Amino acid sequence: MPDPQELERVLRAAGLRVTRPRLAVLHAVHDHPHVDTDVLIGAARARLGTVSHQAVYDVLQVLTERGLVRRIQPQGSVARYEARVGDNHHHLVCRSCGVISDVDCAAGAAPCLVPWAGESPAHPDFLVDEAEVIYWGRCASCAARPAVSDTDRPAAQRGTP
Amino acid sequence: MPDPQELERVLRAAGLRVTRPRLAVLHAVHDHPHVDTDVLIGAARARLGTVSHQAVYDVLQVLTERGLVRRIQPQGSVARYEARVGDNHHHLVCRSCGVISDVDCAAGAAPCLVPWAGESPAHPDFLVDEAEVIYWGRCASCAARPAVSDTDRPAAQRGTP
DNA sequence: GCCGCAATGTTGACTCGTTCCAGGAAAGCG
DNA sequence: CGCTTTCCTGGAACGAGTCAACATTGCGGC
Repeated sequence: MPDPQELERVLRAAGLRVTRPRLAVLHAVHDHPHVDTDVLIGAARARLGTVSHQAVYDVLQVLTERGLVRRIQPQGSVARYEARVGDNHHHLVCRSCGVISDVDCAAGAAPCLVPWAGESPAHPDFLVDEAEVIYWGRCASCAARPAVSDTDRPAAQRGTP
Repeated sequence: MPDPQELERVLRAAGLRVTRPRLAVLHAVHDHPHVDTDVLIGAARARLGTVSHQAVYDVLQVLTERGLVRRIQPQGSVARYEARVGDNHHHLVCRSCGVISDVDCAAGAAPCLVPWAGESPAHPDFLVDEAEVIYWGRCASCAARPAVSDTDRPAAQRGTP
């Protein structure tokens, strides 16, 4: 919930022109973390009246490039965006309803985790700069009702209840 | 490189009928770890002459469900499959060429990692059953040539060189 | 060995998220 | 003020994946 001025500053700092669509999309991403492009388009339109869908796609791409938003896309889900960047946090994804929640990274800085503990790794020369972690499981409410069937994994879906 | 008989046994053990497409796909996944569906279709066809693409999609889905293969899908990449299952290993993905390599998991059993160390997690009641880790970086050969540009991240692409 | 049914495979059209295109209008910013 | 970036309208294309209806084929039972 950053104020418009702050967002404007962030855009300028990234070397981007400050335009209404960009502010709207940026705001939307802050307001609704982990939602897909469709929802963002909706949110941006709610704020501006009209924005073309490719303006939004464009903006998202540019913001992602500049590191102002982060694109995430768990298995079977469409692209989702979040505004929390730079703190290298991870995600919890519910296998049955698809909700995504943030989890702070214990270590803090990236890469918070390295693939090999000591020396002589299986892949020397591979320069790891980030460890992306997705925790799969069942969220509280899905865990409550005892699984419709054992094989109900309709893949991550829409919505951030 | 398991022999056909072994694969057949595995299929039966999973309660699946043994059919040519299934054997072919299973074999292909063993032969070519980390490749996408297209390549697998090609490999299966090379072995059988003809297989419809949904037969392959179907088979992959069923095999994934039964845990005979594992589906992986790093950001910006299409679905890929591998036959190493049950050992909860992780992956190294090269940002510039997209190669995927396996890394053994230090812990062994899933979930090898839990999101919160001690008690009082931010998300109690969320039952984590698996921690999926992707290490992003640059592979040896891409690290060698000093980055075509600083923003060259064409997302994970095809091929397992 | 042979039958019959349910599980699989085939075919071809189709969905859906996403990207690309092009020409003209609008609007930032130096 | 003028140049350049960005946006718009509105298509059209794209590729991975899915659906549906019909043909085929494993495999347990006879």
